[in-house]
Amino acid sequence: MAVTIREVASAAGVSVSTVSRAFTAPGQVQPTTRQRILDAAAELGYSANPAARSLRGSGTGTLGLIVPDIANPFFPPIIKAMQARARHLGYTVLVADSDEREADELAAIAAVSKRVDGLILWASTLTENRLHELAGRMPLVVVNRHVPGIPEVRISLSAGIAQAAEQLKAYGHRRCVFINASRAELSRGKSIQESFEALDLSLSELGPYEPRFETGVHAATLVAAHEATAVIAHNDLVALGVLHQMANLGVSVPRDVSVIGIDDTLLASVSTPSLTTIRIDPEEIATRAGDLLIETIASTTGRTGQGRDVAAPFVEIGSRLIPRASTGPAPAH
Amino acid sequence: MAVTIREVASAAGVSVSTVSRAFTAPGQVQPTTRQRILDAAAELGYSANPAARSLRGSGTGTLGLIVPDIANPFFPPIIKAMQARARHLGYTVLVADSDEREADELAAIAAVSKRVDGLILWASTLTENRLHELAGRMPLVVVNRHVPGIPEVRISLSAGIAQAAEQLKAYGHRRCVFINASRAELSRGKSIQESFEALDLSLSELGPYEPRFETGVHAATLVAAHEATAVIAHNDLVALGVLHQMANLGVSVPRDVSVIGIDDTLLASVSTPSLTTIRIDPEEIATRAGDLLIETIASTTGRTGQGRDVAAPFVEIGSRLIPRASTGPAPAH
DNA sequence: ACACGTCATGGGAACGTTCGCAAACATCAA
DNA sequence: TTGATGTTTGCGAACGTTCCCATGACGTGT
Repeated sequence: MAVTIREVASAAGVSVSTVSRAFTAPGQVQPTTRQRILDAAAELGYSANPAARSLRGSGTGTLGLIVPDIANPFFPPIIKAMQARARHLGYTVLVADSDEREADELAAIAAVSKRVDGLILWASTLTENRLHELAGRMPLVVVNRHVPGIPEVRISLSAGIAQAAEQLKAYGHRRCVFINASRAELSRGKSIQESFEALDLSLSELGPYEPRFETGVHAATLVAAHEATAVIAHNDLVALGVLHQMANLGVSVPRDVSVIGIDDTLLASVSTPSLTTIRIDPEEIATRAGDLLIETIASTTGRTGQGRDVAAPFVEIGSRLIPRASTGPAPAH
Repeated sequence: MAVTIREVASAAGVSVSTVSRAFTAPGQVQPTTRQRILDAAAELGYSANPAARSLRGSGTGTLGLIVPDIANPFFPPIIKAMQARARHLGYTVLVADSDEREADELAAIAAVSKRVDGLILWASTLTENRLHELAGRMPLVVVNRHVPGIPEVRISLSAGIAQAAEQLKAYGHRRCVFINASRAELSRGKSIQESFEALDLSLSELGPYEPRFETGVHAATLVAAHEATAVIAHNDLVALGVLHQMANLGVSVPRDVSVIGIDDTLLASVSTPSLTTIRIDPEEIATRAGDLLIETIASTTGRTGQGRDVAAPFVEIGSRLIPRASTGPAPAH
């Protein structure tokens, strides 16, 4: 039904091999011949069948990306950016989500693993052993997870948090609250605690809760009890819950209380008041993670062994404060 | 490197064909033999290579979904739901976005078309001719677009809009404004106009603008000039812009003005005040569109001709009002 | 003029699977 | 017992591509 390489070959008056080379190794075929082939291909509407191509062993041309939750507004911009980057490099991206459950993550991996050349696992719930086993079978990059020997993209919030602490300090805040809603053992709290301590700001930690809007609603009622004038939330969604409840309580943001989110999702820019937040650039993370995976793929296909003994590469992604309308001077007490 | 069907065959002491059948046509192989094969496969960690499988002609087991913008919060829940549905039916979903530009849409289609058994095109920017041509080459379902002869999922806002009009009427509103921010010629406005007229509500249309937050901000300043007490926006994002600007202007929502969005994205449920909006169930639309595509695929592979003359199926998805805090009684004038 | 590398091209096996065909065997009615 | 029928299995071609190897054609240095 579809037009194959053979038809292009006979149309251009060359052999199948030459057509193949015209596409995959342009330098190896004479320019005039190549042009003739390209013309014939265009006329017939030919494009290579990826299934056949990958069967012969040259990879699938697809990257796998498994995120905790596609519907979490943090991820779509990252997915979008990675798609764009990948397309630019001749790859397609296959996305799936794990719902932060090991069983679902395994199912997702099973569904995509045979169709991709490599996998990016975001905040994987898998054990180290399983991850190592998987990394032995295919190129792997982990994000938001540290496993010795596996290439990694690390997101560092410290720069953004330091800027947030600085801003609050400059605005005269003394007592702050952090709403911890992280599921992972490695909470964002530690880094925050350090930054605030360094500036002599008192920080109480609430939680851990689930990372939901209602968490913010609930936590907002506790802020007054801590005599805090600033709140930093686990993410934008939780921060919006705080904003919501503050409005209900008649507490003005930012006049009475300042609120800071994390992630700079769409939510932050369209809330009322708009939300000061800590941004992690989705394009940067998509680009770096994608490139790292492609690199890993290249190095795996190159040598026979995967060189497990050499140090696995890692890249660190920074963050920065996006000041908006939810932070301001501390109220005079 | 990976374990193939041949190894499973020799491990189970049967031929390659029998292993193949054990997976694809369980009824055709004797239960005891089948069990032996399954055990061997499990032990060896075998799973079929999709590339080889699709090469022989039995489809790729993948569905393509092309949406205008992955980062638009309306789509992620739909994508997620479709993934879940597809996985349940043994399919994988490959998502790409068109950025609402024809060139990008064509690029996206080119990138995925060879990897999928069929395509769902959301709000396609392609001409009817191109769509027909594409539909001749592969199973196709369009959403939010009407093309005679092509299977279609239609989203009907009329039920939700009628409910919205009812609510506003009951609350005593008389003059309303609709913010049109649709790019397509077929705006949501016509349906709205009709519903409001039917209830004797005056409706002024603003725009058309771009569907952005700033559009809402801008349009909010025009509402007073129309002496309107209720605003219905093209989508939640625009409605949030209205909410934002109303707060800036010192206009209270819903005391002075009621605001209604469309789509029921995450934005609507977490705004302050929470946004009354018209919901289109993402799961329903994902399920119906996915099922329709699979049906189309099945009917195409079945007969040789695609039966273009028979009426293309279409399914209609309803909508309903989700009342929240942004609507309330009209102010006494 | 000769051997020799270089370059462009063609031939054909191989990738892992499915599927049409036929063989082997069992079952059953006449 | 025999032929017909049905069930289970095996054989081998085919899917569309890549890539190793072979084959000429063409300089180039001796």
